[in-house]
Amino acid sequence: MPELPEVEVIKRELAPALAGRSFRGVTLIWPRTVQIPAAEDFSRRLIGQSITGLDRRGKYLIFRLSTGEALIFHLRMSGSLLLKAASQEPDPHARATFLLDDGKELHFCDRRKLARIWLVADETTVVGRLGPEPLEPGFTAQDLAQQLGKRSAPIKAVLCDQHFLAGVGNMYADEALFAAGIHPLRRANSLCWEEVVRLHGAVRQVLEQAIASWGASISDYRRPGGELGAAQFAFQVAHRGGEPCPKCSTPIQRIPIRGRGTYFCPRCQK
DNA sequence: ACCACAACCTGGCCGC
DNA sequence: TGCGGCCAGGTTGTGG
Repeated sequence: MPELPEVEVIKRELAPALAGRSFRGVTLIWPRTVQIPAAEDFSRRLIGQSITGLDRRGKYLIFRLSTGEALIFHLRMSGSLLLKAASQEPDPHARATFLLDDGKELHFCDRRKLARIWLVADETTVVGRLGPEPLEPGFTAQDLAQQLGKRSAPIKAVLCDQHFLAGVGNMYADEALFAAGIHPLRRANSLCWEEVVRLHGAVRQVLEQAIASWGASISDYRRPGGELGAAQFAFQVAHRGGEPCPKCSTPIQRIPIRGRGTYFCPRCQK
């Protein structure tokens, strides 16, 4: 499932191929994948525009366009962006294809039809309410401690709240809490300063390490060339229910928190 | 302001 | 082997 590291890898790998390219054609195979604007306006407004650069905000991938508009993608659970040679057959889950002026084609694929695309003049209408970027230097342990103090929900749920912190999802929340030795059901405002410092460092370290491993291919995630990521091999607890904890060999537990599968070591995480 | 839960979706998996 | 139903989980919308 694409979270911050996966979207960052996609951005880094697509940027050199897409910068300066323009859109020659758009095919909406499943039009509802476009959230804004209406399908007929989408193609008309996009064709002819060139891409000035790529950016990421949380789990959103932002294409900056020559008119100042932004083409924004969210991959949700099962989305991918594949860069193909010209006239390659789209796979059965392709929801939209974008023909570029160099003959290459970008395929927006999404098995579960939850992923979305926006074309907007003002990107803040889409990404404006997101919390801070965890890898930005401005995200400090002091800020984290202050914000956590306002929240009584389980720390796992708060870490996954995109309005609280942008880009951390189910997998990396579990990994960060294990690295920090914090039980996922702890109330956010119950963490002491030392625990917040450990968590702050753990979130960054887990995300950086996953980016360096090209993201985690737990289910549908693919890099733009179709390759898998390798970050899942470094997972300590995420999606490892029943396996021995890498630190103490206690079996990893799986419990639901807010309806999301949560993996943790009941001995190492207090 | 914060918390909880349903809805959106498909395909893999389970039990019978 | 087949089939019905459950489950995965990010986000939005609704209601408390």
